[in-house]
Amino acid sequence: MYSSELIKGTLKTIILNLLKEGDKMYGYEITQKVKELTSDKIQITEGALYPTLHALEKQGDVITETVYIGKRVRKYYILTDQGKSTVLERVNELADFMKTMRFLLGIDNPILNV
Amino acid sequence: MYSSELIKGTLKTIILNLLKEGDKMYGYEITQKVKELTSDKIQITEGALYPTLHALEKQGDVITETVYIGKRVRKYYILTDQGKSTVLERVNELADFMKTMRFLLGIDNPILNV
DNA sequence: TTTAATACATAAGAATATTATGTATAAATT
DNA sequence: AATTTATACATAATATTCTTATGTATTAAA
Repeated sequence: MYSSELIKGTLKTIILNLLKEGDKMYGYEITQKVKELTSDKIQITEGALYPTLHALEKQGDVITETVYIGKRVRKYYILTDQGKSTVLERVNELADFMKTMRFLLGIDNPILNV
Repeated sequence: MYSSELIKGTLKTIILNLLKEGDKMYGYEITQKVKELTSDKIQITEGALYPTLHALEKQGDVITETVYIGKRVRKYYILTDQGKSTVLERVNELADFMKTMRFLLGIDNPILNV
């Protein structure tokens, strides 16, 4: 687990990128997928997840689709066209930022210790 | 310039790392050095800088040394032994986090586009 | 002489997370 | 059969960390 400060500011990017990769996803599924892909290193809490999803919907990057699994509700999130371009921007910006940070902190190129 | 969310959580690491690299530094000097090293991509604002420096002092990672240049005050920050081990932890954690993020977001190894 | 650069500091406000709490269904364990 | 865990949503109180604004003051440059 990483100290919480690090994750700050990357949550929207993580969520949008997951929606780009696969199909529609629902909130709980997103938390589990991130947990799995990062070997439990990043665990998105519900208090962070849902407000972020609502914000993404409000700003037009995703639309929702509510489905009932038996009696239980499930809310799928789907990337809009606007969302697709937002992902590209966000991921590129983060990649650039990480490159800058590696230089600034003198972190060796990761090819050496993958 | 990066969107402000990204820098969040990395400021302490940046400052501590600069103090590790060189000698003692003062606040304004730190902002200028970061600005220069990142080609203006990261500009630390004063409202973020000074409270962070005070926090680092409070938690024992740095000590200060006040010097007068003519009539103008200058406050130098020096890494303590505790601070030296904090830097190592922080930088390692950030390096690990960035590796995880590259994997999670499918960002190619930067050796390909340095 | 006025503006820009240097150099510190704090306060109000915004953004984004954590922790806690709440509701409810479905599956697994005791 | 009863209890716990997992699934699935949501919001409120709080904490952290930043931006933006404001304040003070000296020194250098236009």
